[in-house]
Amino acid sequence: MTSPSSRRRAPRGPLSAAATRRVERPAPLRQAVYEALLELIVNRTLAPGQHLVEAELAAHLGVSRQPVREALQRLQTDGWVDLRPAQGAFVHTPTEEEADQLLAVRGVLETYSAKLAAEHATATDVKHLRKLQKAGEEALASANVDRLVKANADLHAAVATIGRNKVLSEMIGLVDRRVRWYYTPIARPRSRDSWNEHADLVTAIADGDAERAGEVMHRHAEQTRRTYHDHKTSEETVDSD
Amino acid sequence: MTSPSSRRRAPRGPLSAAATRRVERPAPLRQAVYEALLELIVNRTLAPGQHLVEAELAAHLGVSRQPVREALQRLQTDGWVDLRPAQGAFVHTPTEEEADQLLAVRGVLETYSAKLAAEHATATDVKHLRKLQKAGEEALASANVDRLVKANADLHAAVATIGRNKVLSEMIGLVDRRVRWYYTPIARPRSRDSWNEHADLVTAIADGDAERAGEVMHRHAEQTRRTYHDHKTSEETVDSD
DNA sequence: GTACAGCTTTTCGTATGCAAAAAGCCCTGC
DNA sequence: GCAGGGCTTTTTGCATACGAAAAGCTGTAC
Repeated sequence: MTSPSSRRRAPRGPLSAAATRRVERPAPLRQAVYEALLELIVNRTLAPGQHLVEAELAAHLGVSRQPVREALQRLQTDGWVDLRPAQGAFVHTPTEEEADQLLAVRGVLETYSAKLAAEHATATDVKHLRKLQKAGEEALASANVDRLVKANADLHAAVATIGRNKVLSEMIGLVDRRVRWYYTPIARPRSRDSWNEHADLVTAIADGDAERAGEVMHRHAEQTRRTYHDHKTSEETVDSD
Repeated sequence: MTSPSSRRRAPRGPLSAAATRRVERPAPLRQAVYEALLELIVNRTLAPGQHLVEAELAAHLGVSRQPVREALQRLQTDGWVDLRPAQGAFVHTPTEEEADQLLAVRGVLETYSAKLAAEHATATDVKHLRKLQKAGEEALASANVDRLVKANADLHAAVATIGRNKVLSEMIGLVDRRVRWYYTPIARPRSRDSWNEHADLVTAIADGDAERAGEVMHRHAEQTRRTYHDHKTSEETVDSD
């Protein structure tokens, strides 16, 4: 099963690479597996509904079943896989209903996040936001979808961070990533409109206007939700976030 | 170490009992461990900051280290323990800051939950809420703290359920339980005021008035937060929820 | 030709074993 | 008397082993 070539941990890289990581982390191998599997799920290498066999994944990743199991369990609690009792892990298949519920929750959380950001933003924070906004505009101009998606995520994450509520930030991170997963395959970035709204948001935060920042984010979220529903009925490729 | 008496799963009961459980769960032992540990943490048998040694827990619960490990990992992702890289699990020690952030998030989520409940509540739902309200009043009269805490949790959970958003319900469940954990040791149920507010909430939901339900819940949450801060400064035993 | 029963295969769930890292302790040197 | 270094002990992290349950398949009976 597991290839005998990969015994123990894998310090395969050159020494320089090893040195850079030496100060970082001792050895959370299960987390590496978690991230690897999450990446495979998000980029659809592992399709929704697919049965994930522990031994296969272990062999593919060059580790034993144990870290794989632990990663799968965490993936379950984060909503990426379903762990059927005596049958193993299956990549979660999102339903329309669940996607809508997630979008709704995300909207609520992000609206609050925007308010907090407006209340707490420093000059440095605003500077950072404007930089991210600019990066988004550039990605928009380059028509690079991946860059656009990343710029979008970065901006929202930055707003959450500025809000200074770690609990909230983590939740938004989880919800956001799942929403994007459900949403990406059927969607092309809403682009222009979306980044205009982002600009309004940044301005409101820069002004310290919590009420307005909340409103802008709420509308932004509702717009996304509407776009999603429009797609649902028309089955065409539509905008995202 | 592990007592040899408890080998394998336990279909010890008579066939009738086995039949009733057969449809329920096959054998999620790790979940039983999760719940057992969570109970021990919540009721302070395992104190915040305490080092949890896998082997000890395993011996105490009569299982091997494996299910204990898996339970600990899930406890970490749910915020109950901190898993220091090569050092094991420690019961999470809540900080003032974190408690406040949790209270804030809970307020936002529950406010939205109340709105949804008002929009979706059926006559049966309202009936159920009134029953829980009544149970709360009775617990209040009996001055039984445990019953009061449970009645409170039940009512909030029921509101979340009525909202028909499972994602939201689960989140509220997690956040709520943690808030109560932080909160309970220093607090006695706020009782009278709290249940008056609950009554207003139920009425608003019964009227299908989402706006008002949201406002009431928001005030309810803010009141809790204020009470918490009052305690923080005065260090006296104060109200809860 | 189809349905059911029994067997085989696959895969999970749990237990155990082993090596490495961290913590604690003791001993030595100054 | 105190600080530092090395050894021992403890505990985690990963790997492997084994038993049980579920799924799938095959053969037989009707």
